[in-house]
Amino acid sequence: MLKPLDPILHSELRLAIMSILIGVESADFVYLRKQTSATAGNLSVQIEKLQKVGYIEVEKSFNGRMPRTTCRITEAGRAAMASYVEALKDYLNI
Amino acid sequence: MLKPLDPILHSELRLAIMSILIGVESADFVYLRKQTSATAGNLSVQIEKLQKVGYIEVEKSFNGRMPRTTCRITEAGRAAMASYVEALKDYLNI
DNA sequence: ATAAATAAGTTTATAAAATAAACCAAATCT
DNA sequence: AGATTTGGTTTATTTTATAAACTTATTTAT
Repeated sequence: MLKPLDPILHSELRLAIMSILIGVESADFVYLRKQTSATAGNLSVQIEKLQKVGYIEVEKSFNGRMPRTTCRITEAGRAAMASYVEALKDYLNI
Repeated sequence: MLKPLDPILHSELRLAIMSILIGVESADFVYLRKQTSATAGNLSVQIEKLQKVGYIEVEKSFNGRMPRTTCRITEAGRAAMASYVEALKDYLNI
């Protein structure tokens, strides 16, 4: 029987964000925007959702007076991704 | 760079339907409903969407006077699933 | 020095999707 | 005969994703 898919991760942009963050120490807003080619608004919203459930940590600092948003995946985020991947495999028959 | 994910397939219920149909000759509404535990309304709507894009064929017949909806995957559907799986792999790092 | 364009975001509005609730016709159970 | 269940569809509601508009600061060009 197919398991339910974590609705937070089952979203193209949020999955892309997590996929990028899983491979790096941290990534900032600008980098994520370039890699995903998402609009700033959409990226902002989805980062917030991932943070709210604790899958990523977000650090807002300033570079001079320019804002800088740095994201990194949490242990909970890694675990959620691992379960999501396992669940998806059944759907994809892989 | 991550490829866009087919929005028709990137939906839990539609993916479940396709995942089931890929492994059988055909499946009817009742069977799909049991396997997915979706509501009838939701299942009806999602079957229609998959049919509209040509990923499945739907045959509506009668068993006596009781309606019977039979679904089967098409070649286009198989191809779409294959591409979707390949695209997703990049997101999942597998 | 100042106006115009770009950068880094956030907030609000809109469009699209998923889901649920209501409904219908036929069959079955009491 | 009346109530319940089966196999759906249609319509309404909620949730989600996305885009558009806006803010503050920084460059770039004039």
